[in-house]
Amino acid sequence: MLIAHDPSQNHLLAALPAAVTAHIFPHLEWVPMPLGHVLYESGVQMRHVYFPTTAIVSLLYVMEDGASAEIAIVGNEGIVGVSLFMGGETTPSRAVVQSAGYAYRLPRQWLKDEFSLAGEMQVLLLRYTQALLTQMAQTAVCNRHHTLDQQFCRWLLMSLDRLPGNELVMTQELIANMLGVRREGVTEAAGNVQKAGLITYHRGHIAVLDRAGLEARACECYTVVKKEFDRLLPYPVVPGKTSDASRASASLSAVHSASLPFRKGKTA
Amino acid sequence: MLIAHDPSQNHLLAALPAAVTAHIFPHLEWVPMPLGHVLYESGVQMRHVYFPTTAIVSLLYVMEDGASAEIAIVGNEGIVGVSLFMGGETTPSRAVVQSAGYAYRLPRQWLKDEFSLAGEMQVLLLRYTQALLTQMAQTAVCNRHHTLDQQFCRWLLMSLDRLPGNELVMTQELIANMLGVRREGVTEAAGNVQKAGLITYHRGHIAVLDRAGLEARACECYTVVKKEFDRLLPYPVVPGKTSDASRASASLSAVHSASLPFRKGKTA
DNA sequence: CTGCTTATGTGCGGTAACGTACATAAGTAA
DNA sequence: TTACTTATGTACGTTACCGCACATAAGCAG
Repeated sequence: MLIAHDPSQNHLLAALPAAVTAHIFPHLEWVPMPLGHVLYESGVQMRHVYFPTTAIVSLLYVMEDGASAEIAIVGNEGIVGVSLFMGGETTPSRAVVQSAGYAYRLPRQWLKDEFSLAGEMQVLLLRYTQALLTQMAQTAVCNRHHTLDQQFCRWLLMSLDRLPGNELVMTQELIANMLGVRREGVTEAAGNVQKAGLITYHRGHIAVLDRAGLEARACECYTVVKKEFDRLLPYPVVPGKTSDASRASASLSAVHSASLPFRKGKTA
Repeated sequence: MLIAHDPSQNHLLAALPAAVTAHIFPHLEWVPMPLGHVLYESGVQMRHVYFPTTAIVSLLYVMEDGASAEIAIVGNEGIVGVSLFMGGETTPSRAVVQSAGYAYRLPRQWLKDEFSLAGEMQVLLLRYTQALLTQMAQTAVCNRHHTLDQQFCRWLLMSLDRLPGNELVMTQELIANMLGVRREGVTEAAGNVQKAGLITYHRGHIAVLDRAGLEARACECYTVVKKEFDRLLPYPVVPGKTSDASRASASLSAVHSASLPFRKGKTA
């Protein structure tokens, strides 16, 4: 069986200029990312960084008592393993495949060498890292102030933005682990959202029926993070790219009515 | 009135090699940081980055309804304004002085120029940013899983680590705003901790009596973040540096009981 | 002293999420 | 079919925190 794949399905890779891709692409390895696969463990150095294309990866912290909480989510817009170029080599968190798919991976040293050239790659990775900072910050805010219903909707939307279709393969048990809540809580939230006609849930398969409705039900955290990602990483609509990539582009940047340059006029 | 001050009271500045300090230090400006002063507002570009020495700055997100939540805290170990060198120029958060004191500030362009040399300054700032990532991630975890009592202790310890003495000037109202909880909740938590004999609270003045006790009462989040900061930013005990710097070193790694060269007293 | 502001303490009903236990239903293997 | 596992739904007492309303106390200005 043949699966069409292309590094430019990942937005960071797609945004690299030709001079950089010539260095990098030959060393990319296309790898399957099965559900639950642990890319790295707290405190352990990775051998590769991962650029997801169709997979989604959760960064989560696992507490001493085994409870966990998701701190960020990485899909085709990003890279797993920022600590390699940030200089720390490891982090206290774990990276787990939350939605099965594929990724391109690059050996550690190739990334670090390219990063240290202080060229386009460095600029991109740093901007992505700032977006990641925003996502983590907003996760903290959301955990503090918003209801499980709202967080469930936010989580659904963030996952959806990183997937091609409108269906999500994910049990309530797994969602509960990500959000750091009880499975029963997710059952209730999902039930509410389903009653509202926004999704259908069927044994691990969530189909989104009304995306706008979900956004209305989610808290502001979703929009804040999304706008910041769009601002920091405007996905280039390159004519020469594959149609698959440009389709993914549409799903990322045109989800809201219009993503304007986002300039603040007021506040002297 | 004379107040002893030196850029190397800030650990990042202290860690720079002489070649860099020669460029940078002449452009540093020593500025007072009064309580409540807003260093930057959500979405607005800053003119300077700040290296706190005796002040503590809170990064917090303010929601549409006015509620807020702290996402990180920056003191003499760090820098306020990472978005300038990360490339985004702004962030969706606000930076407010949480504990009055002083900082050195550097005009935006000087920092960016030095950063783009890809030298020691860049290495340091990136490692600090990774530490900041960890702090934000852990804030998210803590907000999800831990009680207000635990979070209050964590917050106290983090603030204490960034101050010279064992006293904190801070009303319960302000702490509540930082933590994103009710003022009454802080009253109760503070009351519990005081009953346990770990602190005394007196109209905006908290004196820590039993630091080890606070650590025992706090959640693992405090330790995780602290260890990560120490790992990523081992405060250098450089023989060639001023004695002030090496003494400040003691304040980071042997926080407990260390007495500093200058008492803060009243800044009036 | 009085009067005022600010900071802290307290009480109480409401609620979102928790922990636990169990029930039902959908898929899977024999 | 039956047996079994997995996924989801439901119920109920408990808890931490919220929102609100006040009470007290400490500092300050006159």
